[in-house]
Amino acid sequence: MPVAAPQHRRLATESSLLPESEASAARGSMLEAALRLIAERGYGGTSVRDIAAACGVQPATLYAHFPSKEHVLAELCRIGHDQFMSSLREAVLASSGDPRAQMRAFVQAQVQFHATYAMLAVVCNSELHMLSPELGASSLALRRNAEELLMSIVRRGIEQKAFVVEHPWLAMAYVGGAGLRVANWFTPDFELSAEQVADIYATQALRALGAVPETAV
Amino acid sequence: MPVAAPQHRRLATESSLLPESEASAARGSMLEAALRLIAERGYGGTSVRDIAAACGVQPATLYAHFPSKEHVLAELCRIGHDQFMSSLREAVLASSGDPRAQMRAFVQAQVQFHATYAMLAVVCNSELHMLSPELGASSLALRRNAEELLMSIVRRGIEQKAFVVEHPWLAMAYVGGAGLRVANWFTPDFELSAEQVADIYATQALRALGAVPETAV
Amino acid sequence: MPVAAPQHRRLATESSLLPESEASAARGSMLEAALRLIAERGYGGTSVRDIAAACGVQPATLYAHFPSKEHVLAELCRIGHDQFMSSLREAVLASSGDPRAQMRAFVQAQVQFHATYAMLAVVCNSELHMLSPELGASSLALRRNAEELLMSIVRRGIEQKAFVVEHPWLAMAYVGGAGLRVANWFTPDFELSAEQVADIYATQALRALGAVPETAV
Amino acid sequence: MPVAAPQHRRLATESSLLPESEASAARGSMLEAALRLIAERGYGGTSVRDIAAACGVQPATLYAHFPSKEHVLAELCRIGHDQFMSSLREAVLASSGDPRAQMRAFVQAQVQFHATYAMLAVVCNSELHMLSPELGASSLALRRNAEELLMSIVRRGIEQKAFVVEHPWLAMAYVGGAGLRVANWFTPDFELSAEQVADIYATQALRALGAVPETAV
DNA sequence: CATGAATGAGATTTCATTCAT
DNA sequence: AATGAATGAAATCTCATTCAT
Repeated sequence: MPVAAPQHRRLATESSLLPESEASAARGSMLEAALRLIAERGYGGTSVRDIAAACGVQPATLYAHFPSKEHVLAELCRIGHDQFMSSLREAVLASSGDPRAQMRAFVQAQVQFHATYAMLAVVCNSELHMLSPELGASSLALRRNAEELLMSIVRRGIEQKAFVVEHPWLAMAYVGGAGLRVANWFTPDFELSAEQVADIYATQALRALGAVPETAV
Repeated sequence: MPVAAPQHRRLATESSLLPESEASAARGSMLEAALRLIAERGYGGTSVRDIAAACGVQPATLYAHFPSKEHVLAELCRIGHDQFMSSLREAVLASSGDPRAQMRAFVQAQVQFHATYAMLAVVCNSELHMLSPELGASSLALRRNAEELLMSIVRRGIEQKAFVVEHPWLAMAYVGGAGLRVANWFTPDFELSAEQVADIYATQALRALGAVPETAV
Repeated sequence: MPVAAPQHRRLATESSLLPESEASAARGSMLEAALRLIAERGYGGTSVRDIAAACGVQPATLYAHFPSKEHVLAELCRIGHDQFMSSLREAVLASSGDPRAQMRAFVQAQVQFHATYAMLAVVCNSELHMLSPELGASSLALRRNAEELLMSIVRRGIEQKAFVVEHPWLAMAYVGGAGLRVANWFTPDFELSAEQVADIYATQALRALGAVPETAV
Repeated sequence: MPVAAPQHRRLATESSLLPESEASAARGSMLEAALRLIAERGYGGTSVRDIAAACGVQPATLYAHFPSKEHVLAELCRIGHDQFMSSLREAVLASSGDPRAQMRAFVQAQVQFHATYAMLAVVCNSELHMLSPELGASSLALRRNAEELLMSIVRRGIEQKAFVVEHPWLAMAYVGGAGLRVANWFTPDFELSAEQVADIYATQALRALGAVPETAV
């Protein structure tokens, strides 16, 4: 059995991977340090001093790159949600028009993101609500977007009799919720790769939705 | 469709329900105030002054009832995990020996708990890791216990060919993770009752596990 | 010649007298320390640390008595303007209805206040504008009140042909402005007492207003 | 009646006029920005960043033109006092030897300066004491000079029986103090011009000094 | 049981200034 | 002449906690 049993930490990975690094080196290293610390200790439990110390600079130096501590978190959330959405978009667009295929693509993309960028995903999922409405708005909008996309796939699947569910919204919440948690336990050391986990999760999701698996999905 | 779309708050309910009130009135009101505030703003975002103010007492008064702020959170976690475990135990014990029935009982109990005590569940799920190892140990043990119970049911189901899954641990993680998220969106105002949601979630879980539904579960 | 020549300090006195001390001892000593420091170095040049150190307490202790540094200044301004206004009111009410007598009473009261509470007057005159509109509003209202009182006396004096001035508002500004400056140079060590200075200033004011001095004022 | 009632701002004008511009354009615009900001918010309330931002440059750029923030204020004070002194000198020299004429000339020059360069005058009057003794010394010397000049005129007037005052120094303080305040309320929009105000103030000053007005002054 | 006052540590943020470029 | 990045010090204020009453 993998080492994913409940632990004191709220995530298992040590990898503070960040996508797209168009930013300056200093900015990037600050974001990475903040990511690691906030993922581990939470936004409130991470001080500007901690982040600065992890970068080897003075606290004041952070303020040359970010207007406030809150903006650092906001930037992490923005990066995370951007990456998540573009993964989803790409995956769903690349799939056929069949709701089963779309659902498989969605879940695979979701799980792969939450496994690959586990630390970032934990921060996005657990700390977004710490942002003021203004700073959190754009990330929240993307998140709502993703949910609506999933909901649409569920609804189309029901209409086309591909899915048999009791309550469409609950079906969506079920599938979405299960994928979210992957970030909390996945590690690069896990016995399966992110793709393998994503595959299995997609299969489980389709089954949960009452999809007939053998019809060429 | 319910208003459970992603919001700025990290939970939807307003009900700060707490089980078992063997405690004094003062202690109880402090725990309830702390529960509400910590659920909303997080442990780090909630100050002793906030909690005291919400009870209409001075900060110093809290220390007549709890040795420290951390002990308040620990007590909330203890209460939550106790209630969760006793619900699970009762449900599984009351069910037949069939893994499908046990799984249904488990998921129903899990979902009912996360819906009924949504605020408490959010605190238990999101803030447990803020406790020092000593104070968090007992709650963590209960949590591990619950996971092992679920894992056993999955394993027995596989052995008895009741479930057909690709990877037992991932199956357990899938079912467990989906139920956990209920706390973040359930409200007493939701169009379905906690029982109804629990029923549907159980059905979805069994499907995800590849259980043959027609064998009277 | 007195030691009132321009100095580096912006006021000459060392006496940090404060009227009415209905407050607690701790609060009073904090106000007095703040008065002395703010008078000397200005609001911006005085830190909370400075004030706390002058009282022999920790900076945090100040916040048990005042919500913010700004509130300390606001309280000083309130005390000063209250005392000023009640002095003016009492003096003018005690005088006869003759505008000359009223003017003499006004100027005497104004000068006596600015001499007796020189430090407080300097703070009220020089730092009131550092307050946010909300916190400064009440003091500003009293100040406007005093100005309107002086203006009324000038106007009545003109109507009754007691004063002969070129421009009523400029006459008011002249008399009021001259009295204000007393706070910047008066010391208890000055060769004349506050009453004597007040008397002479009143005489000079009446002359500036073109009042015929010999008509029983 | 003019809108010169006590306001939240400590000066009424918006005109940040500066005399003599032998300096470079960059230097001049920095001085003007500093003048406006320091007049409004005080020296302590104005940061180097504020001044730089108001000029559209980086803070570091200021240090190519001034050795320190304090030197900026010192330069403003120097400019102000220079202009003030040369106005006074010119005015008094141009007047006849009669103390009344000299007094009228002095007050007119003083008031005209405080009206025309109101913003600069407020800074000179209110912020000079923020300078270190070394940097403030020259301005302070000029200020003392002006006071001694006024004192001399008063004394000569008394000796020549042109003025009848109770106390020479108080007479000087009275006249000087009244003129000083003009900077706090004068605006180019005022219903009278600076010259007109200066005329009226001179008349009021002479009356305050007990000067016999009919002897052709 | 409750409190008002105090505290030492530490929070976020701003400051004037420097320096290599 | 101007800048972007950095800094050490210090700003205001909040923190959890203690203690005599």
